[in-house]
Amino acid sequence: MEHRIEKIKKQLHSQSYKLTPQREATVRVLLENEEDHLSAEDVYLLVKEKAPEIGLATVYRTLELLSELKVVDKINFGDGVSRFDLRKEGATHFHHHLVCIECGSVAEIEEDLLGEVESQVENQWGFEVKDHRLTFHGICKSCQKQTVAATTTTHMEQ
Amino acid sequence: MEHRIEKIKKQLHSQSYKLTPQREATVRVLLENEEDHLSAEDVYLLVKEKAPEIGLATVYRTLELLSELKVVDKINFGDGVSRFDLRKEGATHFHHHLVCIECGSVAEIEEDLLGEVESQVENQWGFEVKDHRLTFHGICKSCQKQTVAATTTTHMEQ
DNA sequence: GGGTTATTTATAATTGTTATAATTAATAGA
DNA sequence: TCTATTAATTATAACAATTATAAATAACCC
Ligand SMILES: [Mn+2]
Ligand SMILES: [Mn+2]
Ligand SMILES: [Zn+2]
Ligand SMILES: [Zn+2]
Repeated sequence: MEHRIEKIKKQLHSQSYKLTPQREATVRVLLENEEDHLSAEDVYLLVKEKAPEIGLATVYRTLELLSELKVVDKINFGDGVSRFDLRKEGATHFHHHLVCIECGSVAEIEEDLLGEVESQVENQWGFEVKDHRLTFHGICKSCQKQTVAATTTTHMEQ
Repeated sequence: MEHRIEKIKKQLHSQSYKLTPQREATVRVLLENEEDHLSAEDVYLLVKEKAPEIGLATVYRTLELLSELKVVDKINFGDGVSRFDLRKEGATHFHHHLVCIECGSVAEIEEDLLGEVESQVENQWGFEVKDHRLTFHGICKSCQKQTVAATTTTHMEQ
């Protein structure tokens, strides 16, 4: 944890930004909830617990800054809000997501998987790929089980 | 064109929705601007040209309805607005996008490309893939040329 | 036709996000 | 250390995209 804070601090300093207490509190919230996909409002409420005097605008500006520095990625799952996702430690690419259309759960894939596809895009379309966003929509493992269970039961009606 | 309208009309009827004049005008605008990625506001202004009495809320509701029927896909490129993208004629999957970080252009890839990756996801993660969203961010062909041209010129400084 | 339901319009309300002005904190030089 | 300058934050207003509401209109069914 401290190690990753330190790293982010250096990234800020390298662009002559400071890690202010408010920014640090925000980063800590992101680290403590790394598996989640928090909206700006979510982050704001969590930061407020440890630094009640923080303003919403500061959270927005901090998240924007962290996006520019590629510390976090801003993503959108189709509900009306932007969500903020920390880059994994040492990751060279943005990770992928599995969104369940039954239960709404969001799982992550850290493996790249797109090497082949990206060189194909570079060769056939002449597009120089710098980054990607990949989301699969479908049925998660546990929702699949539930469907099977429901269909094998005789009490399907209602 | 008429052929595709007819097809969409049937899709609506199959769920007992009607193709009202307002809905038809909206669909026509989408068909006439298939290569673009229009926001709801964009669509509204274009529909207004051929049916000036239409209301903004109707456009929003129509786009929402078409999304549910999978006639259009609602996408988000990170600016604050949702954009609406017609499914290509006969397409079984949502097409991919190449977004240029220099000039902002958006190109499309209709080829699937993800067959391998998706079976890997199904096998290794046990996730049943129903749909996908894939966007590459990078430098488009013409912006690459410009960069090369600029660096080979001796007058680089402004 | 008369009653019912679906759809649209006009408009108000809501929500996520950004801009503004005043205040506070950090920084650097005298 | 005092002072001037700049960076960052707070509180709040403004904005823009989207959704909800109520009244009007159109389509449908008996
Ligand atoms: Mn994630
Ligand atoms: Mn497209
Ligand atoms: Zn699920
Ligand atoms: Zn370009």
